[in-house]
Amino acid sequence: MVTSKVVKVSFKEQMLQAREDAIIRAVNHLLAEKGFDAMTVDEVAADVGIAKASLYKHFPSKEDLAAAAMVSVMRRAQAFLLSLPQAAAPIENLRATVAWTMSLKLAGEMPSLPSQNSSLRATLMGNKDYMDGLMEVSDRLGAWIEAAQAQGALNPKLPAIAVLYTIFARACDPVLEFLKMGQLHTDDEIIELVLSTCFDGLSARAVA
Amino acid sequence: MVTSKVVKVSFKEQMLQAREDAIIRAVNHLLAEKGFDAMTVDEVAADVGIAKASLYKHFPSKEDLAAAAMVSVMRRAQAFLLSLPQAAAPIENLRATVAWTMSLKLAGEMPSLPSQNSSLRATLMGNKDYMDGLMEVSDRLGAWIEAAQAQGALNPKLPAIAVLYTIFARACDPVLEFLKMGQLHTDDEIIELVLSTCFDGLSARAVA
DNA sequence: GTCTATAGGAGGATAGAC
DNA sequence: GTCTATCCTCCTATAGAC
Repeated sequence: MVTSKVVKVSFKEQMLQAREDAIIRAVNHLLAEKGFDAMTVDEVAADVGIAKASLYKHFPSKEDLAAAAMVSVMRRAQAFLLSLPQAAAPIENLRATVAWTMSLKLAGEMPSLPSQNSSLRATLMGNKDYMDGLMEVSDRLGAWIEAAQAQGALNPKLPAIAVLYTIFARACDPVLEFLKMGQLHTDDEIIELVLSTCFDGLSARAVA
Repeated sequence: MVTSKVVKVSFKEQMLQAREDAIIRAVNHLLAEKGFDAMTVDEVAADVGIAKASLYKHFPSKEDLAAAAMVSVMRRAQAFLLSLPQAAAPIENLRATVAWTMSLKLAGEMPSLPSQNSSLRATLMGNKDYMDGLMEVSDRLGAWIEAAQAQGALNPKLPAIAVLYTIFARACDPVLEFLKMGQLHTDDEIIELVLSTCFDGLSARAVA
């Protein structure tokens, strides 16, 4: 009796979780494809295959849908950072992180949010899961940045925060989409190219 | 009689032109501040001080308003490019162009458009003035890029088109706004910083 | 060409039955 | 929690008088 009840509840919760995962996946793709403003809640509902009103039982607003997608991406980022060899050179882990970010974007799985929308900003900043994830990711990258600067691998004259912003900005770099549209390069080539301009710059470098 | 009529028409046209200039200025600021989606035609009309219906006598749609703003910016860019010393080193002119672009953005005069909006894209691509301006700017920058690569000032391994995109992308680089929000740097310092990461990269450079 | 007033429609959010 | 049906606000665009 007790066991049966426990199993039932667990099953229900699994179904609920699975549905919310499906919702977040759909939101993620739509945000990556069209951006927050162009994405409609009707589309999300249609993609998931449920009624719009049902969506609102899971998430109280469109902003919260986007926030859930961002939390999901942040979790994936945290998992990726943990998968990197902690003993490796910090600069290599930073490069790997940027490459991972860009591959996510090229795969159409990087949600793009307008940085100006205030109600969205408020929802994001009020979301503890998101803020916690953002902080942890920032701290980990920040540590690598400072270590790489101390080792002389990263330019020590740059403020660490500027480096961090520059790395984050690769997640919404329009150069990626433009190069992809041109169809002259594979995704891997595009990543290599932008990775090069990001870390080595546009100017020629003296031969090592 | 004839003279009087000519003068009258010219005056009328001047007033018309002045009003359209005022409209474009308002659109420019609003686009820079809030972006295309968040900008409403009512706001534009209120800023200019005319009725919304009057706006639509000048421009047939919201998309055309944005296009007019882009044409205006493109003209300013062309004028700036022409003002540069044609005899200077190409790489210096490219750096100056990037700096000018970023200063425009920091001054709140760089309209930001969503790259995904299809109806807006269609309007822009159907606007001859805009496309002509874009082509001329691209050609001029492209020539400098190839010259700089031939001189060994720019990394010759990078496709010129990728360099061009990277330069254009500074017009919508979120790193600028983030650094500005941080209030730790003046606008000039921010420009110097991002100029450095753009051309010299994040990695340390060998001492010259 | 300027205005007031309004059409027309998209889209976020909810009511209420089941 | 899921559905259908609907509300309601906001915004683009236009009608029609002057």
